[in-house]
Amino acid sequence: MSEIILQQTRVDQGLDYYKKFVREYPKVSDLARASEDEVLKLWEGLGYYSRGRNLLATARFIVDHLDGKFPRSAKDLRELKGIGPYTSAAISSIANNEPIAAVDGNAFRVLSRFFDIELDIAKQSTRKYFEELMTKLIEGERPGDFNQAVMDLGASICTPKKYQCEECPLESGCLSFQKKIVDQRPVKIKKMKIRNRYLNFLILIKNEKIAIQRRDQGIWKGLYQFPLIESNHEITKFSELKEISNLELHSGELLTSFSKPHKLSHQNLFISYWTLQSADLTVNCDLDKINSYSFPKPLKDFIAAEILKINV
DNA sequence: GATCCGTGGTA
DNA sequence: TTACCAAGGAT
Repeated sequence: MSEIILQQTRVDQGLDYYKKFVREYPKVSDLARASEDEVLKLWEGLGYYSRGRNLLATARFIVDHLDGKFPRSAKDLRELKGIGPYTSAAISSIANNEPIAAVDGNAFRVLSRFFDIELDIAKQSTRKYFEELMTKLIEGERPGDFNQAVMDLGASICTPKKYQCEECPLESGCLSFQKKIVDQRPVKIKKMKIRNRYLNFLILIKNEKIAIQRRDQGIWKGLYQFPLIESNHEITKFSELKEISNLELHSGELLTSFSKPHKLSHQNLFISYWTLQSADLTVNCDLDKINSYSFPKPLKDFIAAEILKINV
């Protein structure tokens, strides 16, 4: 129960839930009889609710198909819903004295620092290396204590930030400490997360002139662009654009609209261009000077063709 | 292998 | 404000 609750969850956050669950369901058969609504109600606020559903499903499976007896080995535990490489090893080493390493986030951090391992722990393939390394380190008859000791060290002293090497019992043997690169371990290549943005540019035409504005922030700061309305989703209808904008677009007659996605390394742009006639906005740029301005590339690609269409 | 799932704490 | 992260697992 505790190993399931403590997946990706701190002890102080999960402790009360653990107490509730063992009080409500002292035996696996008690849990197996509970309804899913009941279990999820108890789980409420803890997050990762599939854990609660898998917990119940596994309790029922153990009662219905395993005669109420838990598997002993990590290999067999691994087959149960909600129990993966870490949890199976943790349970088996603690409850069954199986000499197998429970590699969690703490183990990655502690071992990568102690042995100065440069492997990227964000890669799934790295797990195997750490599992084999740490399993070799298990000696004696208390593999569960060894695993928990590594986790405790990582949770209390060898923490991600503000680690306290001077308090660490392993300081003298720690390669990262000797090299003064503790802050660089573990190596975790963070994948750039790509943001979606929805940009609606207004091409406002009035008396052979076109409205532009200058960006004052962001990656295009200082460059010129068409008046922009950014939305949190893709706008496909002009009426919707008028609704979400504070601008007085009602006086503008829609001539054409055009959409083109544009991929940057760090964001996907969904760009729509809306060409309006007789718009009631400040017009400050001669149409024939438009190419002399520094527009963002996604705009540049489009401007020439659009202007041609306007002139036609 | 990449992505999603949740809430709470921290720098 | 924001990113990062915490005793991971399923898809």
